[in-house]
Amino acid sequence: MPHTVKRPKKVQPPRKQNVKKLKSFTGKRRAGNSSNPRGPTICKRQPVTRKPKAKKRATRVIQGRAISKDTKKAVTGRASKTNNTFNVLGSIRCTRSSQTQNGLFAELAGRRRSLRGSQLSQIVLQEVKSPRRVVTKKTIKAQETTEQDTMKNPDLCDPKSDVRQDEALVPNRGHPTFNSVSDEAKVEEDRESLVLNAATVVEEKAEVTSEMVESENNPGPIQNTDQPHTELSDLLVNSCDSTVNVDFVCTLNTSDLTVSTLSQSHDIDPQITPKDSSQLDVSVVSPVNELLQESTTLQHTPDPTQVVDREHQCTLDPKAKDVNDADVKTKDANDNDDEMYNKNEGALSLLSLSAGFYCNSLPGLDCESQTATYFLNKLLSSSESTQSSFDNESETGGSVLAPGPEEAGASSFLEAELHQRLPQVQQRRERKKRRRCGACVPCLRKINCGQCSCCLNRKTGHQICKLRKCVELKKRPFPISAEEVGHFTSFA
DNA sequence: AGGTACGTCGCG
DNA sequence: CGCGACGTACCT
Ligand SMILES: [Zn+2]
Ligand SMILES: [Zn+2]
Repeated sequence: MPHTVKRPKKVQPPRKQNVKKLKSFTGKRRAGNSSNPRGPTICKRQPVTRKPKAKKRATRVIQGRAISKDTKKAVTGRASKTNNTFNVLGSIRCTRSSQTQNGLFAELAGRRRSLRGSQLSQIVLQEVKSPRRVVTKKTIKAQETTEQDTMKNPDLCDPKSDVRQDEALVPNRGHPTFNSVSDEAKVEEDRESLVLNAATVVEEKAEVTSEMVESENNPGPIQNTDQPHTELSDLLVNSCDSTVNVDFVCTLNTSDLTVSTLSQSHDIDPQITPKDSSQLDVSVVSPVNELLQESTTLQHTPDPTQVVDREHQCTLDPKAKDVNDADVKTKDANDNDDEMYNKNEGALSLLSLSAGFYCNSLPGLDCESQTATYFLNKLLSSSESTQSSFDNESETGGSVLAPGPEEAGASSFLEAELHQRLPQVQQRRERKKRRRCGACVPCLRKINCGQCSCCLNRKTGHQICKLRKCVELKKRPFPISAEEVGHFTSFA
């Protein structure tokens, strides 16, 4: 009876009872994102027009406790047999709908719309039918199914899934990633054996690497023939491998050595074949590694003009900056939506790294102007611009963007533009919704705790479970504070 | 049409 | 700062 427990927490004064009807004509508090014009600080003290608690309770009962509604819909097996108790036990299978809604699908698949009409469900069905997995599917599909499998396959194939899911219902039990201790142990075991297998592969990989270093005219994936660079990038690749070891071992099992060897190249297609919950790590980290390698090679380009050129592209016409951005982005999206997203996903984890790199690689820019342009970028991208402002932000994780593509020369213009935009930004507090990063621990959590205030109050709260709240979204979406704005303005 | 969840507000 | 509420963007 959770709904009786929470009672004393915050009992609203009786004035709130039965005042919902007043809502339309009282100076009810308006959400900032309300499209309706907000009067200037409308009567702060107007009677709160909130739903009566009684109704709230009712909704809470409806809410149930453990899983989201959609998830509940998909409750199968035992749970469905014992009607009325499906919030207690059972293999809770998240429907595609709910998963997608929660971003579980989209986490690795880029824009959600790209999933529409995909063969995903078919793949899943196939895989469900035959535990033997289809390895022939392409990268993205495989990654999608990774997510999918972690949800569905264990459910149908793993007799322990019930236990696992049930464990997951109880918060703070077990590891955040592994929902049950036994499961974790098993996975650990699994992983160890895989590591052993991987060790040999890594050796081979090292051989290949050294070969690549030796062969100067190597037409291989590393495009740059510059010797020092090759060494450097190889070094970095190797350093990446230190992390790859763990994360790719899981893939080795089913996709042979192709992955590890391919990972030397840029256009790796880590054909991840889901195995168990540990795949979560793989699915997340693989793109990251991919990007790591990419970015390292990019970063250590012997000719820094390459970077500058890239920067320059966006700066040629500062006025067209937005258009440029959108252009590039849409092109990318059309071209390779998923890859793009993968990179961005990786960028999420590489943010600090790349940021630091950019700072170092752009000698013409001091840190201050870097941050300035960075913030300006944020401003611009988060302002009202109807086109893809949200994409800009969200696809970079919404937290830290790679510092702006502007050069010092354009700073004055940008400041001017900043001045123009600032009022708008301040006026329009409403911003495009960001999306969960999909990679943090809370994001990886699949099941609502059912006990936090958000879970208990979802109908009115409209908030995701606290334990599932993305850490990126918890951060200030707009790290530019008033004083920072002041700094900017004094900047000009 | 309906669900989920982000952004934002008022309040304590 | 956290909570509760609400508007609404985004998705199926
Ligand atoms: Zn919760
Ligand atoms: Zn997250």
